[in-house]
Amino acid sequence: MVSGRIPAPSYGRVYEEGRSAANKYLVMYYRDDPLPVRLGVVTSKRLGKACVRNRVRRRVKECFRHVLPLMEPRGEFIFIARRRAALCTYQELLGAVKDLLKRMGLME
RNA sequence: UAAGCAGGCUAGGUAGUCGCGGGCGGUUAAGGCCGCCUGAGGAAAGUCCGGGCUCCACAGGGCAGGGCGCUGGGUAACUCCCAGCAAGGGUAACCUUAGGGAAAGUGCCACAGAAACAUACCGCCUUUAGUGCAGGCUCUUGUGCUACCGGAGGCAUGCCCAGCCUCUGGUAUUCCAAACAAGGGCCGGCGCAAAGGGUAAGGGUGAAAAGGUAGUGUAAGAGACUACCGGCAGCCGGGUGACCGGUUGGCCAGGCAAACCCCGUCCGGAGCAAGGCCAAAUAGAGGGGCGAUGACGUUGCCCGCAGAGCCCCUGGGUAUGGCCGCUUGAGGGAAAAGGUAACUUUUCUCCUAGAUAGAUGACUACCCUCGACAGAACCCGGCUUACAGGCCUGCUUACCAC
RNA sequence: CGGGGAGUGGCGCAGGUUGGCAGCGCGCAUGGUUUGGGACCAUGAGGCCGCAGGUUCAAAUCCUGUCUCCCCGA
Repeated sequence: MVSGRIPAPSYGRVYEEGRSAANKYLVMYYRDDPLPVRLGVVTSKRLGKACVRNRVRRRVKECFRHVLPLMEPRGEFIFIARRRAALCTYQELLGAVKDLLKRMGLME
């Protein structure tokens, strides 16, 4: 149940081997493997200052934590926040995460 | 009450649920699990200064370079803070100021203007010789007066003569005065152009023009002189001092040093990826260059110091290894004392993040003014910048009431 | 953490040293040339020199603060 983090060298592997989906708030990469769930959140400098980037990353992690019981707990997930994610509310962000997971077929 | 000035505080709250970092305790063979406590800011930001701390065979000298610049204090230190001085602004409370030196030197001051720091364009005055104009005085000559002899023209008409009128020539003729004309001399005046000298009042230009204003004075003028004001220097008095007040003297001095510079003063270098310990890997190998004639290092350079390794390339191993540094510190709060204050001293009391891809978010309920700027990364002191709203204190001005 | 550089017409740049005119090339507009287009020729528009404050008579230039971007080293 507890989601670990993805170590920095694995990011390139996820980008190359995983599948991706995107909407206007987030870009998601997913790589399937039998290991437990690991999560990475990318909040680039384009989003804003440190405070804004921290808030976006925490919200994405919270969203992921909420949807985790609804799906198969394995694989590596990377969420990249787009610029619009810095301005939206938590509810919009939660909808965006669910939308991406449904489109990837990982969640009902 | 309104407008304003100065300073300070705060940074949504309460309750519950889930989740995260750290510490402690319990439990488990271990992974882990459970409980309790604790968990971002006034700016954590920008990285602009100053320190602590760590390392550099030690920290020394000289040059270069850089910072600072009214005075006195505070501080570990500062470009910071406090108190004051001066200048400028504001009715005032109060605010702003990189505020040493321009008689050490160099440089710049566009355009305009005669001239931008030392001269003289116009102007004013004067001298010299010249020239022009009008005038005064004087001298000479002539005319003017009379007589005679002529000439020309007109009246004037066909011609001539006479007469008269006008103009004019010659001869003779005394004096004086007036008048007129011409010429010469002298005198002063006015003007013109030239040369020499005096002057810096005035004019115009400019951001800025030789202390300002008024008067005396003078050939014209001028601090040449006088009064007041401003600046400078000396002396006296006050103040630790910047400076202030008084008095005397003589007018010599444009601005820019956030232009070079001079003077005074300060600065060794690097930075927690500092630095130290441990572990793993066959972990070191090959080639080239420099080096006891001193490499590398110590500061950019030189001296001095120190001392045997150092640099580059090739192809590899391990790895985004672990631990310490890492949070108790120039620390916060209260009281007393000293000080105008910044601040200092003493006593009591409190412990309050230490992450390492980097911990704080979400939901529910209620309340209100509906919540800004924004996230620690070795640590402090400052500065600067960003910031919704709310609260408090003191003061100024205006109005009203007493 | 430390160091360096750049912001000037739409684009790329000079001018900054020694303060006084804001310029160059391409592009744009208009006219000419051509049957038409391109090229060429002529004319013109377009700038508060990133922002704010200061020094100075005067600031793109000097000083201070600030914002944005880029690069380098560990």
